[in-house]
Amino acid sequence: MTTVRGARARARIEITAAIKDEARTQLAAEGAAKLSLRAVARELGMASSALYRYFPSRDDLLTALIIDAYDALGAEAEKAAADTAGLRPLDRWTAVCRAVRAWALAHPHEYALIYGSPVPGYTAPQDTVAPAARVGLVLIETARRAHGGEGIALPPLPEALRPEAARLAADVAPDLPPALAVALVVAWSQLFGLVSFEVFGQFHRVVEDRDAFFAAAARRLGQDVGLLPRG
Amino acid sequence: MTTVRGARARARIEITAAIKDEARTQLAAEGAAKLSLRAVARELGMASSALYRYFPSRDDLLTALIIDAYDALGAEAEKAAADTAGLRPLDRWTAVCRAVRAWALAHPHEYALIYGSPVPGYTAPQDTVAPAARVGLVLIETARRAHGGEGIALPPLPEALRPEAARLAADVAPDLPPALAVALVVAWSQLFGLVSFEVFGQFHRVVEDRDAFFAAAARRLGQDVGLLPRG
DNA sequence: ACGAAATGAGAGCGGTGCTCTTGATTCCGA
DNA sequence: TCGGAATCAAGAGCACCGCTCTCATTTCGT
Repeated sequence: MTTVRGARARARIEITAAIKDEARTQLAAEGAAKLSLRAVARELGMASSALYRYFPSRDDLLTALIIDAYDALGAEAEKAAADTAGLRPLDRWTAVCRAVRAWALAHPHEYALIYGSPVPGYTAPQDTVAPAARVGLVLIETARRAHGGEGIALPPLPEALRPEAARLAADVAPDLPPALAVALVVAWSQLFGLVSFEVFGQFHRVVEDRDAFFAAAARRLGQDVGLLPRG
Repeated sequence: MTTVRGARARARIEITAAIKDEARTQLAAEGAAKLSLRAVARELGMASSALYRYFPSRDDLLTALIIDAYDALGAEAEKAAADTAGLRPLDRWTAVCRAVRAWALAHPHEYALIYGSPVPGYTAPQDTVAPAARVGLVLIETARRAHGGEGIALPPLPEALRPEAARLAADVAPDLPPALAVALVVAWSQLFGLVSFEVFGQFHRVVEDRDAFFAAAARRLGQDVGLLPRG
């Protein structure tokens, strides 16, 4: 359906990619705040006004970068899950967590773009919701596999959370018990709490051996969603 | 020591406060990205150049707002702890967590300023580290009180984390067992993971009954640092 | 009372996002 | 094939930004 019709369409695709590449370079170098359309255009040897043929506004460019960042992080998580397909659930879980952390540390500004303050507008554009869900889906899948065999022991839900838990489970993973669905969402947010604190410098002069710290915390996270240390 | 010497010094204090107030207003309305020194000066009826007599740069103004935000949040946490002095440790813990979340939801842009992407520079100015630690200290204190009576049962630390745990405990709370110190730092980051996901919209169309969800998650967090449901 | 320091206002520099117009190029259907 | 329509690059320009410099005024300490 999106067949390239001619030289013009081909050029458009290439130029769009070149703009995003250059923008990503500037993002990695200076952060989202200092990303400037004029500087991108300058680096690409084109007039700044021409750039608006490809991205209607700076926010649209940033949104494209956000989607790419979500996709890149999601791909890393999926790759980690695939590479550890034969391992025990808890080891797969920690592998996925490690992959998320490694990507975040390698691309701090892109990470900040997606898990820091939402800079463009207050509500995320619709196009970002699907890519944003990829890491969460990997975590769910990892837990689902573990749950396939025998049931996982989780502490009972407090009374007040029962309706929300049922609704949440129906939405994100209908075949999972509500208590597990809740635990997964909690662990999901806590994983990014750990990563964000490290990337954003909150652990400065607090945690030194961050590899060991994260490994232990991620393992605990996995146990909190019912993954057992052995067997 | 910082006695007001005359009308001039008094005016300087008042104007500095007025600038910060107006800046905070714009921050709350539009976010840090759209905070403009010129707009602040315009609103205050002064020349934009005059504003530089009070804050050498935009980043310095933001830094002042960051410190104030840390202090405001820290005060809320301390107040919650003080107001629940007689309650059981786990209830105190959840009260502190609730206070943090409530402040964050009430001041999303200020929260983003301190726990979102670090916008001014890459490393936080020295003046921000003490205010930034206040919430953490409240959490530590809450756990310390609980620990006063009998020892808290915590799962043993993995071998690889022992040295870091010992160092960390010596740094943040010498009288606490290393396992508890680690658990506290983990819970600290996870608390802000929960709050950040809610404030930054990651729970959009995922978690609906966020009050109940957060209450349960915060309670679990307290249990993870060894606070018992009853007793 | 007077010199020094602090303060305010204005002009101006280089940068930004974005719009509008103009002219050239490419596409596509009659 | 050819001519209208769509697309595109470029330049000028607007309003805004952070920040600096200069210069007049005001306040302070001695």
